Order: sequence, then structure tokens, then C-alpha cells
Amino acid sequence: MRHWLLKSEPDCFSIADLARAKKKTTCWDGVRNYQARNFLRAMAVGDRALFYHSSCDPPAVVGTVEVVRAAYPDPSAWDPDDDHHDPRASPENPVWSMVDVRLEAIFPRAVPLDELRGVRALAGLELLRRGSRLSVHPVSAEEFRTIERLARG
DNA sequence: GCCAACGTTGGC
DNA sequence: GCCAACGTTGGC
Repeated sequence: MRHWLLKSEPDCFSIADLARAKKKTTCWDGVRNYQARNFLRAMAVGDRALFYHSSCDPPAVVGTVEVVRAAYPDPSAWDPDDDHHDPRASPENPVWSMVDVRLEAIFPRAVPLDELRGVRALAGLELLRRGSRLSVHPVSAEEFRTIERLARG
């Protein structure tokens, strides 16, 4: 079982939106970066991920989700009305992938980016790497546990 | 709104 | 294959 981190802008899709979703489950569509896509494709059912709110104040890890469906074609890629439309994509050549995730927990206390930076055990966290923009990336089991512990306060 | 960092595109 | 120009991300 692997651990991951998923970024979302709460203005676009927040963890509260996920909590309101049918079966508390959503498809994680719209990823248009090859490295991030390849991480989506590496996910297995049962993997867990941290849910991170970006481009907001404060940016923070706000909860956890579980992967409930492995990677499959992302149909938003060939939807001309979609913000992330990719003219190269089609049902025959999907190009982009998505997974389904289900809400596991909303943290009793969000853990802000600022706080993560000060934690020694998280020194290697991809999220904290200077200039890192990857919206999907792996985290170690130890990093995952550390952040869950911080969320309990 | 600014800007650093990064990815992508396309001319050569 | 190089690299300049451009677009995007995302913290601040």
C-alpha cells in the first residue's frame, strides 16, 4: 500500500465538496501534467492520500482519502467545453487518466504549509521542495503518519 | 498582483 | 538536440 498527496484548489474543489459528494467519492480528473498522471497510474485501490488545499489562505493538508478505483481514461480531456480540454485526446486516445477517491477523514485541525516546513521528519517531503508544483506525488508512510499526528493537535 | 520556478512549445 | 519564449502553478 502506497501513500500519496493530492492538491486541489478549494475554490475549485474542496474537501467539504468531497464530503457532500455522492458516496463521498469523486473522480480526480483534470490532471494535465505527465509526471502527475504517471503517479495517478501507479495508484492502487486501497492506497491512501493526503488532501491538500492549494492557492488559498492558508494552504494546508486538510484530510485523507482512499483510492477506490485505479486509473482509467479522463473524459474531461476530450470535452471541448472543459477548462482542461486537450485537443489531442479522444476516447480512442485518452492521453490523460484519473482515479476515484473516497473521503476517509477531514482532519480535526488542518495542518498549514507553514507548520509542515518546521517539522524535521518532513524535510524530504516533495510538497516542501523549492519550486515544487506537482499536484500528485508520493509521500512516505512515515511522512503520512507524521502529518496525521500533527492533525490531531 | 507579483514573481520564481518549472513545463511545454516550436524555430533552428 | 538546443534554447528562447511563453504559459502555468502556487506561495507570498
